[in-house]
Amino acid sequence: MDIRQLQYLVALDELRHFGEAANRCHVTQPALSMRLRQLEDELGLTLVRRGHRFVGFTEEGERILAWARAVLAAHDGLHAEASVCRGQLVGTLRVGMVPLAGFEPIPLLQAFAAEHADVRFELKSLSSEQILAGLDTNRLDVGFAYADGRHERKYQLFEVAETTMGLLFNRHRWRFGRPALDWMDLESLPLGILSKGMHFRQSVDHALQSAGVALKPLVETDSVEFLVQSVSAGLCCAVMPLGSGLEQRDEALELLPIADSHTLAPLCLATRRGDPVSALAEAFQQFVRERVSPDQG
Amino acid sequence: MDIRQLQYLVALDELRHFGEAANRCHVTQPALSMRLRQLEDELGLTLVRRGHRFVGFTEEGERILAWARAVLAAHDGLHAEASVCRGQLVGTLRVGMVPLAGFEPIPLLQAFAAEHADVRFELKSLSSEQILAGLDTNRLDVGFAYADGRHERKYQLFEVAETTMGLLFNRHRWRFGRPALDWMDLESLPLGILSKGMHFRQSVDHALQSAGVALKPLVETDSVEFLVQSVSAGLCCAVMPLGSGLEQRDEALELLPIADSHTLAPLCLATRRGDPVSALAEAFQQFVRERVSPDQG
DNA sequence: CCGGCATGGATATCCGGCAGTTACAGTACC
DNA sequence: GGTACTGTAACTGCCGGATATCCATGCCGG
Repeated sequence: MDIRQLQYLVALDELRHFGEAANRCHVTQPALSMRLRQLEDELGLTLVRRGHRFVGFTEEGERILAWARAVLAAHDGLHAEASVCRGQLVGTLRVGMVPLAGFEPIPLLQAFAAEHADVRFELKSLSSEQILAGLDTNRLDVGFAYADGRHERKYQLFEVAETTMGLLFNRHRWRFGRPALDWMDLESLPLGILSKGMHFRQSVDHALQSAGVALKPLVETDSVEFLVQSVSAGLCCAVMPLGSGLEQRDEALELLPIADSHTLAPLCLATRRGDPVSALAEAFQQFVRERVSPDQG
Repeated sequence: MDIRQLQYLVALDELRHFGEAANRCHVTQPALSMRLRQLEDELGLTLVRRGHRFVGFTEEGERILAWARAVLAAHDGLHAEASVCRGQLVGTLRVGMVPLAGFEPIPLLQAFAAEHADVRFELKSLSSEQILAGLDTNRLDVGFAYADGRHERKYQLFEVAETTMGLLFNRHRWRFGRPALDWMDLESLPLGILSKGMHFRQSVDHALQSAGVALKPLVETDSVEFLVQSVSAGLCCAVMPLGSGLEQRDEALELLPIADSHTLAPLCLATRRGDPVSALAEAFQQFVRERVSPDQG
């Protein structure tokens, strides 16, 4: 069995196409096909459901796939470790982050990239559950996700911020004259909100529910862009996280904190536990620890 | 980079000899030497300190070695998983166990082997610390060790027995007429004990200390064999774990429990946490769970 | 102090196998 | 029938391994 074969397998899983997978692996399609069939022979299993085109993996294929990812993760870790030993950090750091978390990781990535010229990023916008699952299955190296002590057994966590809600509104249409609002204030306002199923919507629902406020949205959209534009136009207000910088998109926008709104689990930088530890993830975590102290993220 | 190269590296670490390592890998010594040098070139590092003979690994070599073990562990896991998919369990289960734990894992291994003809065992007698470290570094798959909630974050634990101490003595020389003894009873008796540094000695010391009993050993030996023979001859008594079957070695031997002696951490079956989970270790753990209920191990 | 021998690893050369390529065939779907 | 996608076939070049040899050190007796 060979590392290459496992790479082929994973590539096929991700692209679901023999030719494309072969491309990504920089080989021709017959080579990939043959090597995969060879792998199946060696293992004595059928991994791929074959039709006139790629159909999917068998049950066994999926299980082998999980191990293949584990092997490749360790393989990548070895190379990253070697890079560190050579005094350089290279490789691709796969970062997952929850959108609208009231915490902007991009500057962190920028600063990290500035110190380590050869590091590349693969940034994915995911829900907390997807991030933690991605860490499990070796699809991510680090993630910014909502997590708490419950998860500490499986993941290394470092709290980077508490999410505090605020109200985003058009300063020309509304004026409150107070530094902070109350959930009750929202009841009389036309609210815009993200569609059900989006992660931040769940956060807002949760916050509203614990505050005992009923929701009567005027606008419901699956696009943050549309929502901000609606607020900007003065059509409605919207609950948004503080610290997201949304209010700077338009001079008409203002973002006031809402009292008692940090009822969510804190936002944490999560990494896999395990020995040995990924050098890249380790370095990034260390970097974040030095840069971020909780409560000021 | 190739799996084989990593196998060579690990073999060299374990045997500390190029020729021997090559033997274990079923290749000739030049092949191993060249492939290792090639690996060093690829990584751009010096892994092995070379002299006229094998000296040791460099600092970087040690770190790479840890990753190599991780890769190989995942690699083995993949093959084990494949075996399971084929409906058979094959491979080598590396088991660590603390000696004199008052729990006999051998029958378990026998029963497991009876159900899975193609499973081999690699059994090592180690201290609890060594076992947990061995799980970390992929040198062991499962282990019977003293552990408690403190370790639950890193290891999957299943309590198989509480270690209860007993007094092993010659029934012809001593007679107590009670079903259980007290720590105080030991103060007037000539005691035999294992040398300092052996794991069970620490357990005994710990138990005696918490019972407030001072220790005046008559016999001190680093051999369990000698100790049992001393007791058998009537020279001394010895604190031993219940359930070890020691009393059956000689009809003159008797083993009486000591009240309040289960002050140790419980003996647990420990396995690595991680995704994916080793099929062999998983099956064994499941097997043990079905066979063993705590308090009757 | 020195020559011979054993040990252990590096080097040189040859060879066979296999991964990958190119070209082509088969098959479902439009 | 054309297109898109995968499997098959023959060829080729690379590379990993074996065998033979060399080199350095350490140990020994004389």
